Amino acid sequence: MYAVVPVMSDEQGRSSSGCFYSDKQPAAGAPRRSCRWNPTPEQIKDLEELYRSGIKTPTAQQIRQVTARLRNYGRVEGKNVFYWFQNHRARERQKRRRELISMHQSDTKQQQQTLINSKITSLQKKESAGGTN
Amino acid sequence: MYAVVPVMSDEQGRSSSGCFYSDKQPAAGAPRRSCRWNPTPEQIKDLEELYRSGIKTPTAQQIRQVTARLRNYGRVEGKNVFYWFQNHRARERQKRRRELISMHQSDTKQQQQTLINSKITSLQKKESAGGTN
DNA sequence: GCAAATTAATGATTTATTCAAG
DNA sequence: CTTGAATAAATCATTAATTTGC
Repeated sequence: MYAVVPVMSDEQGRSSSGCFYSDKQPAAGAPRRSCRWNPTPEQIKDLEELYRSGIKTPTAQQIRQVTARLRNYGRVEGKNVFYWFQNHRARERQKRRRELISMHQSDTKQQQQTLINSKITSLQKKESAGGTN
Repeated sequence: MYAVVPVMSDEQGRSSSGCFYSDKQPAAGAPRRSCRWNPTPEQIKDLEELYRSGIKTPTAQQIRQVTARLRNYGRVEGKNVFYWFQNHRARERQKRRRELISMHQSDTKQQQQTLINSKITSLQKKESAGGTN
């Protein structure tokens, strides 16, 4: 329940929700109503990097900055960025939750991990000298 | 391709060239002199079918079951199955991502504005509205 | 046809993340 | 803030495909 209004209000009003020129939509007559934002690979890369570097729940100001930056790659609005972070957080959590569930439904993956680790440790015998790493 | 001789003492010296580990069976009859596991076509078929039918990240128990099942076709260990699913996931993702990139082929504009830390500063407005972390 | 040389696939390891429990 | 558990990403290393010269 975050207030998204200030994020979107500061933007230039151009193409607020119209689908005049979509990226790759086939303009074959039938105008698709649902023209939702589709991030380009560059935009995704940027967003993931920002997320990784610590921005998990961006403030309104950060959203404005990120949006401005992403616009170099293509059309994007503040609410897209806001929703992206929201969805990304949720999906990361889902992933973690799913792996917890699968952990409980059997004897824990740790067995497998242990098996692999034991292999590895038996391998490490030949641990080279002076492994500065 | 890689030198088998002691290639100088390279810093990292990834010298895990031999197959001293996992020498499962010398196999007097069949020339099983391979080091790493090589799935048979039947095993691959089974694995792909399982993957397609929804098993993406198998639990330890599932790995055991699948391994037992695949063993009807030839030698296989749990870690092989584990690695197979890991690699398959990763490489399916790669493929998917590559498709997306080639699909987009956006016209890589030059970046005029730089990083986010170029803080716009003028936008201080009332960003206190939401974004409580 | 056939191996040596080269390239493409892919199995196995290491490294960097993630969320959340302590 | 630190650590546990489990990847996914990146990388290494080996095997199969294939190319090439004979």
